[in-house]
Amino acid sequence: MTIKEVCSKFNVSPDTLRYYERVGVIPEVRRTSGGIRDYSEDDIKWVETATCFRSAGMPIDLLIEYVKLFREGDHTIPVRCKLLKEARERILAERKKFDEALEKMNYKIRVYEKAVETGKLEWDENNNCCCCNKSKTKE
Amino acid sequence: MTIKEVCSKFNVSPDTLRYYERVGVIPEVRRTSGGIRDYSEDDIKWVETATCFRSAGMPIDLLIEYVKLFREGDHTIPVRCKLLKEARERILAERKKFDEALEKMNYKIRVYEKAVETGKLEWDENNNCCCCNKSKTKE
DNA sequence: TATTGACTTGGAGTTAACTCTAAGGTATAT
DNA sequence: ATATACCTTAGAGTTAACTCCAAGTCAATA
Repeated sequence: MTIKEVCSKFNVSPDTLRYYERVGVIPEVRRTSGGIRDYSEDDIKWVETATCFRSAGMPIDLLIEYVKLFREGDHTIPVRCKLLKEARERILAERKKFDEALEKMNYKIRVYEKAVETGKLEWDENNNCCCCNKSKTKE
Repeated sequence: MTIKEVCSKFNVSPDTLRYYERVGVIPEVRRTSGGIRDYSEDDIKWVETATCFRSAGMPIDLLIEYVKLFREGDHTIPVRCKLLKEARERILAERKKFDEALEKMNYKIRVYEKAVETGKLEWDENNNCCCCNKSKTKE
């Protein structure tokens, strides 16, 4: 598979894929005799994992570390496992923050929608909000 | 409330708070006669919202836009509502990616843990994984 | 065979979001 | 009154993760 095909499959740029390979986010990709990248099944799976983990905010350092450990062989499995577990904890913590933000947003949207409907802004008594305290806008 | 207290309340640096104010992520903060920031209830709520939305990955531009609209008055409520709804969609999409990554991670961790236990690596038939195809490591 | 378009590398440039520095002002304890 | 710790601003510097560029190579087409 050419770099272009992999790019459109995972929606990343060729520069990004070459960068990932250069810094070690994915192992070296197979080449044609002419030196052009020809992604194997395995190469593609590495790209899939890398882009998936990246889009969940896993930093590049960790991915590089993971690939490094993988290349050292099966004796690094416990370390890899630990690395993944720590990454999982971080992502779970992140997701919690997302949920908090979503809750805040939902509340504001609900109040705003009602305001658009009824013409007046009404915040909950003990949940009034920085953007507009108790139906009275600042200034 | 002093900048320091606000910082420890929301776990951000003074530089960050001053930066937020400077670029308009939060409105101008009240000052003492000496020119030192003295955060009001409302100021603190803005900080809370800003840090909450930021930690869910909402970009600074949007927060600035939101504050700008807020300061223009109640007639911008429909626009603010639209802005928040779009932000919500983006965060929901992000969260979905998090969940995909978590699923991938959980699978790998499960296989690795079993490998540590039993001494051999076994990936699912049609779910084998770039890091180790079918219990055979590359290289 | 010549052109065209995509590929290669190494290295420089960009962007968002801070983070730090310098030079000085404020406030409280001795 | 002076030392100490914290505050102020304007502006420069940093970091992660790309993204772009120049100069050249490869591959398919006219």
